Amino acid sequence: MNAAVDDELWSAIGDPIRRTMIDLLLSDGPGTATSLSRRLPVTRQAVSKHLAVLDRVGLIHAEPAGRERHYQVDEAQLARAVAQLSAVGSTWDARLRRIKRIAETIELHRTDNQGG
Amino acid sequence: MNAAVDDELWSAIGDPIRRTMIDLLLSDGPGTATSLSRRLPVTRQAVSKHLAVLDRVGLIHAEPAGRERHYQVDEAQLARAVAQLSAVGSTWDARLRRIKRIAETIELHRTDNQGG
DNA sequence: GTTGAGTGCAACCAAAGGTTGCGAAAGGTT
DNA sequence: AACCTTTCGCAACCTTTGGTTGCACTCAAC
Repeated sequence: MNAAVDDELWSAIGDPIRRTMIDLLLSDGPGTATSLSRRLPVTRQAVSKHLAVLDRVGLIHAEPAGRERHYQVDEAQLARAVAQLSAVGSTWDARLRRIKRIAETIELHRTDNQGG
Repeated sequence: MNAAVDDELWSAIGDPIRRTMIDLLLSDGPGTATSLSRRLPVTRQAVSKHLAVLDRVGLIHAEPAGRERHYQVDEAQLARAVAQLSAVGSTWDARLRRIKRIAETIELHRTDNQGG
């Protein structure tokens, strides 16, 4: 629907670090910048920036807990992102199928007309 | 299988301009840097750089034709990329379902124990 | 109150995406 | 053949983004 929002979602999940972060938050439950950075090949500050990006597009949200900030995945928004992925995937898939069908048709006509 | 290749495929299709380029090549057939740049909000040089990126990961390949270079989608490689998309999508989808199920179970126990 | 873990902010660096400018090669025109 | 147009590739430059280090602040625990 909204192309700008779509692009933001894409660029958010397009980064391998951010995809891993979402994976970690999903598999291990809520976490902080520090806890995530311990399981990633980048510093806490880099993780913090990525968390800000994911937060900005609504894929995660923070919950202050004392001196810590617990981040967790926003399920609805992630479900929307997954829908985007499968939408693009099926679009390309459909076009690949159509191209293949056309190619086969051409091939068929060629052998048909030229007799082999 | 190969994480590095996966990340390269992802970062290739993560860029909105490159996704649009693939869309155009699929819908309109082979094209040149110049023809694509006419349908995109960036200059030919920018398109050329994106084409080089897509070429490097094997999503497209060029065919010299006189003074032009015709680019077209590599169907097998794009099919592989589509598979990556759906793989990540279904992984997240499965985890979201599991989280939802756990949440419902907890909720059920809570009302069960506290009686409302 | 001091110490330690977690956070945020600022400065600095490198890579990526984008632009302009220019020169070279291929094709069409006269 | 000479000329003009189109397309391309290369180089220089700018801006944004991902990453780092360094420092100051807060909250919890001792």
